[in-house]
Amino acid sequence: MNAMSIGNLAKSANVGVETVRYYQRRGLLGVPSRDAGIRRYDEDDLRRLRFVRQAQSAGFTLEQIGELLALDATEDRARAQALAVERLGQIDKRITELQAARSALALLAESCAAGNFGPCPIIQAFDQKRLRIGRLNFPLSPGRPQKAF
Amino acid sequence: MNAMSIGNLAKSANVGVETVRYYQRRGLLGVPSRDAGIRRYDEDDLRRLRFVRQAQSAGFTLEQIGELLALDATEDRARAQALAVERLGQIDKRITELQAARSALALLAESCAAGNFGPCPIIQAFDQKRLRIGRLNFPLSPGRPQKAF
DNA sequence: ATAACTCCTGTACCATAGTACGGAGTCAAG
DNA sequence: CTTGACTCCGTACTATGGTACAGGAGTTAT
Repeated sequence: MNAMSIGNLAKSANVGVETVRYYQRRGLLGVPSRDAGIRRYDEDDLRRLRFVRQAQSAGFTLEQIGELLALDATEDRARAQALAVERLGQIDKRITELQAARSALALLAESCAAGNFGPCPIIQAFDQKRLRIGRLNFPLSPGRPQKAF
Repeated sequence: MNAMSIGNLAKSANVGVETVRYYQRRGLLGVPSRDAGIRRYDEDDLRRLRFVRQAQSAGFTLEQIGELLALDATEDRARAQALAVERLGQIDKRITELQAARSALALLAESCAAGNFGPCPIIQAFDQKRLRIGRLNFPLSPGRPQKAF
């Protein structure tokens, strides 16, 4: 099950071949062995690649992911923990933000439902003092947008 | 309280002046009136600008936000609702993803805590079949990373 | 009236994370 | 032994959302 080509590796991790080469250039994947000029990857490479994608989904940049990978080899627990904790805080902030956005959009969708009366108040969708629909009242905590998705 | 300069508008919405001008160029803000060459903005412009930022935090791109703004003027409830609902689904997906990342990182932070034994398994942090810490067992639902924050 | 702000226009540049492309070499099947 | 799929390399281009000048003009405070 080892010695994959770049194409198979990419497929296994659900990324493009070019992406793998890109990560290689960025030093995220390490130089693979070659078989007649062809890169050969093993399960460890795949794990590493999957880690990169998961870490991205956790909001780490590729640069930070590089640091994490470097750290994985060392004994610097403190640094690793610090990175995790810092990101944790940002994730919580972002989740809160998304939940607020979620409420606002849910309400907007409701008030835009076909067959409704009154306006479909898009611009007001995120107002703190909210549109009241029926007996509902949703005060939302905004929080400046730092980065979108 | 009306007739702000670009600088005041920017400050009120917590964005840079250049950002306001950029949104203008992108057609997100409409051409403001001028007073001796100086752009003058009112409360409506501010609301609009704030809407743009909130919508960004909900994950809309500036292009989509342009559509929303255009829609706000029309009666096309169906389209507005569709956009809201579509985004809602993506937000939910993303929240789930972030919650998974959160669990993984929390566990990582815990296992990297100074004074712990054993490794601080960064690369394994997101594995489905998880590291067991004490009596804990966290199976995580990954979900491909679509876009980071 | 001099400095310190703010504003104007336009163009250029930045980071992030890829994606595309040309031109060549390699490999397995028919 | 050719065809098609896959690989190689390097460079260039893309999208998104801004940010940074440069060069000039009007305003305000001391």
